[in-house]
This record gives sequence, structure tokens and C-alpha cells, in this order.
Amino acid sequence: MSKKEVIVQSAMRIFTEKGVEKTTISDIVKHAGIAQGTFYLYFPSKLSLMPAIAEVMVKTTLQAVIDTVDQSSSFQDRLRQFVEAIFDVNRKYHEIQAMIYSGLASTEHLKEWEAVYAPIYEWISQQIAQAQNEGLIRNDSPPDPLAKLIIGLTESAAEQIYLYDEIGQDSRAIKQKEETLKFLLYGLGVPS
Amino acid sequence: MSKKEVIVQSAMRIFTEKGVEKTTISDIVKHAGIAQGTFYLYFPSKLSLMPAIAEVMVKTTLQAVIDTVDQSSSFQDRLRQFVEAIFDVNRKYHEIQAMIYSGLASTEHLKEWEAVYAPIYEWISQQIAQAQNEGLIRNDSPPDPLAKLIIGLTESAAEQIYLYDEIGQDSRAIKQKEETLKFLLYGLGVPS
Amino acid sequence: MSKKEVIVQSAMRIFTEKGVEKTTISDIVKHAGIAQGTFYLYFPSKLSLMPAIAEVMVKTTLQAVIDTVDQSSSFQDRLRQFVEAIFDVNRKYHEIQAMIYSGLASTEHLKEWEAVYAPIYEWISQQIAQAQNEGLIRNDSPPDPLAKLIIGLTESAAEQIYLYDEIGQDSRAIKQKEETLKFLLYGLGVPS
Amino acid sequence: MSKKEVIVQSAMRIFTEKGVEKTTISDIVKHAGIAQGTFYLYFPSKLSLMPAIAEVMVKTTLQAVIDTVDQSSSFQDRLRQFVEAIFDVNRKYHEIQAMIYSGLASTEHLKEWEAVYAPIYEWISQQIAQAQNEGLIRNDSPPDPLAKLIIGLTESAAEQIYLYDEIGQDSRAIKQKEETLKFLLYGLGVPS
DNA sequence: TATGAATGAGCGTTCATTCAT
DNA sequence: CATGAATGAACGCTCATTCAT
Repeated sequence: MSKKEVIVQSAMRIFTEKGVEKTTISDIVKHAGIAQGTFYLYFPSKLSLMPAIAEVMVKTTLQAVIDTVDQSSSFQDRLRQFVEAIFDVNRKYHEIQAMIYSGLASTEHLKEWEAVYAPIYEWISQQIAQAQNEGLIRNDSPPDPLAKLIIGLTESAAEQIYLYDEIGQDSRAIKQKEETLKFLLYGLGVPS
Repeated sequence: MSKKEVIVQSAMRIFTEKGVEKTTISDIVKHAGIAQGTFYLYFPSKLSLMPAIAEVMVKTTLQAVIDTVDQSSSFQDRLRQFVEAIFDVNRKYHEIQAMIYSGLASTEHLKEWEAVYAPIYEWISQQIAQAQNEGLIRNDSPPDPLAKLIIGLTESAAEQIYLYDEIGQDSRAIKQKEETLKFLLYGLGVPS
Repeated sequence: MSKKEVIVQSAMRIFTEKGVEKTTISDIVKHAGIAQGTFYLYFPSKLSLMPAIAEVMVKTTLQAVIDTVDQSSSFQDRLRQFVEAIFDVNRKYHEIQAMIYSGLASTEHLKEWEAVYAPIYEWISQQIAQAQNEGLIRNDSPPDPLAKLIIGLTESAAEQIYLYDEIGQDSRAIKQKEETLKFLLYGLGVPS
Repeated sequence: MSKKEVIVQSAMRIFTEKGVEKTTISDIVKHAGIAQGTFYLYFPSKLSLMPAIAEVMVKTTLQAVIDTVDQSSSFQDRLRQFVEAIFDVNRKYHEIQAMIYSGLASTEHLKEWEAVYAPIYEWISQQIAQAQNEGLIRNDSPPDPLAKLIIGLTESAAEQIYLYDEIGQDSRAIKQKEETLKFLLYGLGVPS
């Protein structure tokens, strides 16, 4: 693992543990096992880590989705698996998600964020296009906007549950997943 | 306007202009025209402003929704007006929305946030319950989860547009609103 | 003594002891008995102390000259006393003189330096004008340029001796003073 | 040009442009096109460059004087040419002069400076001795102190003009040169 | 000789917080 | 209630210096 990757991994860990604001660069370099100055060879500031972290998260998310969704299942099952995957990633990494969102907001270079998120949008978009072709879902909206609405709905639903960092919320999570799936199926015009 | 309100208003302004992280309490008190020490008579820290700011935003949002939605319209029109109102508030205040979200994430007292947002959830929930009673929308989900999904979907759709602080994106916004409304109508099982 | 004056006095002391470059702001505030942050209430940086210090040095020099020169003496004696005073100030404060010169060179606002030095130039200029009126010295040069040449010659002569921070150089200093006085007397056309 | 010379030339350039204090070794090696570590093969520190730079300046100055002074001219003309040369070098390199002076002040090894400047002192001293032998100037002072006073007076006169980095000061410079020459002639007892 | 990635001590600077007025 | 000068802990950051290649 390169020094740059070590820094990103360490930052993700520490950010998750104690929050972005309370994390110092000193914390990160200590955990990464490198010298203070070495950090600045790779990143000019704490916030400039965000795009790199976001990229990791997007990869992780996309990988989780791809690993969870069984392409031989029915569309409804695949959608259920998708929701499951998104909720799962949010459960594990909700602090990082919030962090990225906040870092995103305080960045000037917003343009690059769209590029970072593109892989997920594209994957969903392809699934949508295919399902439309097969007549599994409604055909009166283009795939791209649908993809963005789907990921937006699912992630906000997951955040509503997992932002509140508590235990024993399984039943609430299960219900929320069910309702989200139902809303998605209706929203996509899947005949029930 | 009381000193407390002046502080909150000033903070909203400065936070919006230069970001939460880069805003100092000194900035806020200068803009508010009060002394450094006076701040601490009302708020113990910078982040403790967030709930107060969120409250203002929730009030503003709810007021915009109530003002925009004409209760004598059809359900479909009311939903359209709702989407319109949410997009509008997001357009005007997207920095503050992001800021609250980020501030929210770094707060320990997450519980209170649900209380802060309750008024909006309740208003939507009532509308949903009423529409279900009148048979205007599907009846196989309870109103509360539906309300949260609706606001989550609509706000995330708005953010996808307005986070990218640019001009002349009207056509994109119009399409996004249309698709969001369509998805909501399908999602709520409104017969078309 | 105000906090600002305490800072300037402490800085002069420490600068003299260990040089400007090796002096830290931390050194200054420790010696001044104030907090680290307090320094920045009065000066934005270490180098911004220079004009304030130069002002003190100019006052000190002018005072030394005024105190040493006996206005009832002959012109030749007064010139001798003047040289004596300049050499004495340079002996005591040669590090600060060098320091000011260096600080001066790295300042952008060079204009203000002329203002700082003006009092000394004026005093000498007046003496010259008076001596010219009384026919004691040559009359074919205006007082102002003469004043600048006199102070320039005398200070550079003193620096040549005292920059080399050593002891037991009295004989060298005495000779240098004699030669400087002689050169001044010739240079001013004092009949011998 | 050897690597050592490249370093010295680069340092002179960068020091002049942004000041000694704000110049980093990194700046110098970048401009010199060498690696960070290579610097330390030739110089142990930033300040240790000063003598080498001073040497270059002394050579430049002496060369300018030798080139300008026409040994077949009268003493008065030669003195005028000398003043002209010193002013010219100061005009071109006043930042470096100030820099050397400042670097000189913060060096511990002051002794070596006398050696560095010796060539100029010697050249002037020889001229003085010769003029004394020929009865062109007064004979009641040894050549060495006179030489130091002459260079001190002339350089300080030049600095008074050129430290103030401005344009269109030609008339001021011309007058200053005239007065300096006149003072030198009187000071050296040249019969007029 | 030459390199340049890595170092880490130590600096300037900030800014939330206090408290005598 | 209100002030704002003073605080000082703690942070980001620099940059001279080293050393394995």
C-alpha cells in the first residue's frame, strides 16, 4: 500500500472514530505511522482528503452492490438486494457518508464530485435501461434521472435510520427497508 | 429582534458565506454587533448554534410548503406544489441545508434532531393520512414512513441539482422536478 | 509602560542578545511577561516590530547627541562631541542598528523610514545652517545634503569598528574617531 | 559554471527577488536545477552563502571601479569616476548590498568579512598613498583609515538614494553625487 | 557525486474561552 | 446583562537536514 493510500485509510478510520472536526492531522499521521511533514507531500490540507475518501466510499458501495445483487434473480429481488446493500454500507459507514457530504459542501471544486459518483449512477442506470427494455418497469422516464432518484431515495432512507447511532434498531431498519422497497417498486411502475 | 435571534441570523449569514469550519465566533459577533463575551451568554459553542439554525430552517421550509400548497387543489397538484416548494427552499438555502446536515453529523445530541424535524414530518403525514382516507393514494403503507420517504426523495432530488451552485440550470431543475413528481405519484400509487 | 511598549522593549533586548533571526516571538512574550496571543493584538509579525524599534533608536540617538553636544563649545568641539555620541550609541546598540538596517531592507514600506529618521537629519541640518551663517564652515553646499553625508560618514565609521563585537578595541576606536573628526572638519571646510 | 557557482548565482537572484528571510533552500535548489541534498555538498546552511555572495559583490564592485577609473586622469576626475562607479553598483545591486549587510550582522564569523572586503580597501588605499606621495591630497592621515572613510561615505551616500527603490530619481542622484564628490575633495584636502 | 522522499522538531498563528470592569 | 482585552493550549505547517539509493 502506497503512503498516499495509508494516509487515506488512516484518515477514514480516525474520522469515523472521532469526527472530522475533532480529528487533527497529527492524529492521522500518528495512526498512519508517518512523519508530520510527509502528509503534506500528498495532501495540502485535511479537507483535501475528502475526494480521495469519497472515491474509496464509492468504490466500496459499488462493490457491495455488485456483490449483493444476483443478476439471475427477478427484478424485484434484485431491487431488494440493492436496498439491502445500500442500507448495509450506510450502517457500516454512516459517519463517513455524513463526513463526505459535509466535506463536499465546504469544497469549492464541486464539479469533481459528480465525476466521483458517476460509477454508481452508471451502474444503476444500466440496470434501469435493461429492465425497461425487458418491459419489467415503466418506460416513461429516461434511465439517468431514475437512477439518481433511486439512489437518492434509498440513501436518504438509510440515513434516516443509521444517522442515529444506536443499537437494537433492527426492527426499525427492517420496516424502513420494506417500505423503501415498496416505494421503489411502485415508483418504477413494477406491476405487483 | 432579541440578541439571541441576532446571533442566529448572523451565524446563518456568515456560515453560508464562508462555511462553518472557517467561520469563527469572532466573525459572528462582529457581524452581530455584540461583544465577544456576549455570545457565551446565549450559546456555549459554535456547534450549539446548529439546532437553533435548523429550527429556523424547518420553520422556513414548513411555511414555504404551507404557503405554496393550495388545499383546494387536487392531490396531484398539491404534490406538484409541494415539490415546487421544497426545490425552492433548497435553491435559496442549499448551503445552510448542507451545513445543518454536517453540523448534525458532528453533534452528539442526535436525538433532538428528530424533534426539530418533527413538524415537517407531521404535516406531510397528515396530508398522506387524509389522502389515504379519501382513497386518493395507496393504502398499504402507514403514513409516517411514507412521509419520511417523500421528504427524503424530494430533498435529495433538489440537492442533486442545487448543490452545484450554478446559474442557468433552470431546464435541468424543471426536468428533475417533473421526474420527481412522476416518481412520487407512482410511488404513492396514484392512479394515472 | 503600556503593553505595546513592553513588547518593543523586550524585543530590543532579545534581538540584541541572540539576533533577529534566532529570536522567536515566544522568546519575546516570555520576556515581556505576556501571553502568546497578546503579541498579535499589537503586532502582526516579528518584522513589523522594526519601525517601532527604529523609532526608539532614533530617539535614543538624537537624545544622546543632544545630551553630549554642549552648545556653548566651539564648532570643532561640538563636532567632536557629535562623533563621540554617535560612536557611543553604535557601541551600545550596534546589533540593533544592523538589525534595523536589515529589517528596513526587507520592508516594503520604505517610505516611512525617511520619516523615522527625519528628526536626526533635521537636528544636524539646523546645526549646519547655523554654522554656515556664522561663517564657521564652508557655504557652498546646502545644509540638508551635508547633514546626510555627515551622519552617513560617522555611522559607517562607527560600524566599521563596532560591528566586530570585540573587546579591547579602544585604541582602534580612538584612532577611528580622530580620523573621522579630521575628515569631517576638512570635509566641511573648517579652517584649521 | 560549476555547481557551486550555480548555487551562488541562484541564491543571489532569489534573495534579491524575495528577501533572504523568505527564501528557502528549496527555492534556491529549484532555481539552480539541482537536488535538495546537493546543496549540502557545497554549503552547510543558508547563511553560509553570504561570504560567497559577498565575494562576488566585492569582485563586481572592484571591477567596476577599475573599469571606470581612468588612471591617466587628474585625481579629481578619478575621484569623480570612483563615486560614479560606486553609485552605479549600488543602483544595480542595492538589494544584495543590504542583504549582505544583514547576513553579515547575523553571522558569527565576522572576522572573515574583513578579508572579503580587503581587496577594495587595498585598491583605494594604494590610490591614496600614491596621491599623498604626489602631494595631491593632504598627508596628515594614514592611507588605510582614509580608504575606509572614503568607501564608507560614498556607499552610505549611494544607499541613501537607492534604497528607495524608485524611478526618476536621477536628478536627486546627480546632486547627491556632486555633494559627495565635493565632500570627499574637501575631506581629502584637495586644493581647489 | 548526485538524488529527492522522508523526516520531525519547532515555529507562527489562531481562536474559543474567561473575567475584571 | 454586556463588555473586550487578555489568555494560552493546541493546531497547521514549514523547511533545514538526512540517507538509502
